[in-house]
Amino acid sequence: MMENQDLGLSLSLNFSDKRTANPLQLNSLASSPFNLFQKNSWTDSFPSSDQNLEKCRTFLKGIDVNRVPSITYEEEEEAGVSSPNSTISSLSGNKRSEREITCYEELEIMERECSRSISDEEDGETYRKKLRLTKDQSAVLEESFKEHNTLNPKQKQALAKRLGLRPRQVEVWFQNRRARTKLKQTEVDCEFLKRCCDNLTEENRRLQKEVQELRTLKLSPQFYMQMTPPTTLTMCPSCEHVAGPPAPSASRSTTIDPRANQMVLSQRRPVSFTLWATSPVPHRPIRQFGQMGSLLILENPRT
DNA sequence: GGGACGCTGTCTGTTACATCA
DNA sequence: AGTGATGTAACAGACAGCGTC
Repeated sequence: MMENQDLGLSLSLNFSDKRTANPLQLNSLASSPFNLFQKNSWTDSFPSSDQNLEKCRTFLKGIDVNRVPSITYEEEEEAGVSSPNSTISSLSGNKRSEREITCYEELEIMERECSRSISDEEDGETYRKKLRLTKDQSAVLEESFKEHNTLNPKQKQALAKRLGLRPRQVEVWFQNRRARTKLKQTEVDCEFLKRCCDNLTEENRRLQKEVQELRTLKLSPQFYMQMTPPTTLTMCPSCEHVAGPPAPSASRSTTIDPRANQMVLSQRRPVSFTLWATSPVPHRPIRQFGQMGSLLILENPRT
């Protein structure tokens, strides 16, 4: 258990969290009307460690942690702070005067320190605040993401300024957004390929069966002569591409070209083969062919 | 020219918090 | 009220590209 007198010192010297390590921040706190680090203020406010925690919680209850700070974070970018370690250090850029620290920032810092002592005492892990973005902020970010899914420093700065966020927050949001987009695309890819696989498996099964039937019929020429070929046309519901008549010099492969979003059938005679036969889902929009693989080729194992 | 080095941005996996059922 | 699932902000580490020496 930490002594009261030690608390201020340890808070200012022992921050393992890089975000709070800037001495200017502590200086600003020391000169603020909410100064909690001067011994009297601190001990008055938080007489003991246990009571500290409770008072912190009580004191901070009802504070909107998402409140847009009254200052911008241009200094952060100007100082070239864009690394993952810069999240909170931006609160105390070198160019900022102590006067620029607002009460809300102080409360945030206070909360952080209170929480730090909580986590330090309770689990020893570093605390990190999680700020929920507002709907408006998210909407603007989404709009911006639609236009360009990466940001150059100027765009990031402008967006951060517009939203009242730190550039680092905008940066992180875009990182996470790209990751989510990629994940979703991967899921779509997976679903599409699974459907392809299912349909091809079914088609393979059907062809095997047909081969078997033909072999049987071959043994009885009379039937074979009377039989009409089991030809069916296949039309893609999206592009309305219809598999054409049998090519004179047909290869033995059934090829699906996802890039063209259409199916090319080149067998000895057309067969009813469609990827979409069992799926109401339209063609998957393919954007990254490198990840998809360019061609899917099904060789008839019997030929 | 090219290797070492530092800087920067992005990707990827993970963690921790907020929210909801 | 407690709890698990889910979404996501934030983080850390790896990596690639680029400029400089």
